[in-house]
Amino acid sequence: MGDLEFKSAVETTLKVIGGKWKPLILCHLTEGVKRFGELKREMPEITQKMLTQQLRELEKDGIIHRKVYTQVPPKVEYSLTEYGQSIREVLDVMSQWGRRHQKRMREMDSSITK
Amino acid sequence: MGDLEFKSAVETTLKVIGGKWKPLILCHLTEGVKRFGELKREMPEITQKMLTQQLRELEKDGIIHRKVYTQVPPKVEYSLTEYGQSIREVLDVMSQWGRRHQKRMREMDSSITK
DNA sequence: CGGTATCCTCCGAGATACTG
DNA sequence: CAGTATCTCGGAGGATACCG
Repeated sequence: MGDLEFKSAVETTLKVIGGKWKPLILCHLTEGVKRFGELKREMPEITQKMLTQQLRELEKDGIIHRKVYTQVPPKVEYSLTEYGQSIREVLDVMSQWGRRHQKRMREMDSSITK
Repeated sequence: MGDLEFKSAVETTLKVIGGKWKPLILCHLTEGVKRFGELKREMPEITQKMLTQQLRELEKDGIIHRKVYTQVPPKVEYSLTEYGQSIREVLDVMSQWGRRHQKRMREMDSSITK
């Protein structure tokens, strides 16, 4: 486990799905195909610039697909690629551990309060 | 999967083990108990300040244990707590996905070069 | 509607020096 | 040996305005 490959692989994963917005965006896209405005509405705190930027990076990494409808007004749909579906299990494990950790933190807080 | 809890749990995990240095530190500590200087030597690029800072945060989150030997010269040992052992599986999944992604990226590169 | 293009802010992280 | 204490800076991320 301590080998170099292991460590660099972990860092690769964090480069692709880490950061402030990507995990959230990916969670939303696991629900299905979404339009740009739809994603924006579901994440009110993200700026248009950041949403565009992060989506472009995920697209470059092959995780998501960007489908442009050439029409007026424009319509753009985002979805996980078949390959992109594979991060689901990573998100799942991270979510499970996070839930456990949240619970633990709450318990520690209340034991101090007592 | 798309529920609020799921998303916040993923973010919680990234807050605890994400960032530039924590995954690396944790990988090293999965190998066993390490002294401060030992970790520093194994990660030459990290500054003393960042190493200390990140270790403190991991300690606060209950992931690692800090054992101080009151002696001169000082000796401090770091190790995963029993609870901390549980991030192993998270790191494992992330590493597996990362390895897969690295391979995929290499293949895409070479298909362009051709 | 789904973006660019600029400009700006803030803080994560590095460099360096000092210390119990 | 294992740290603090400052100072500094780049770049991630935000605010705002404009565009096809």
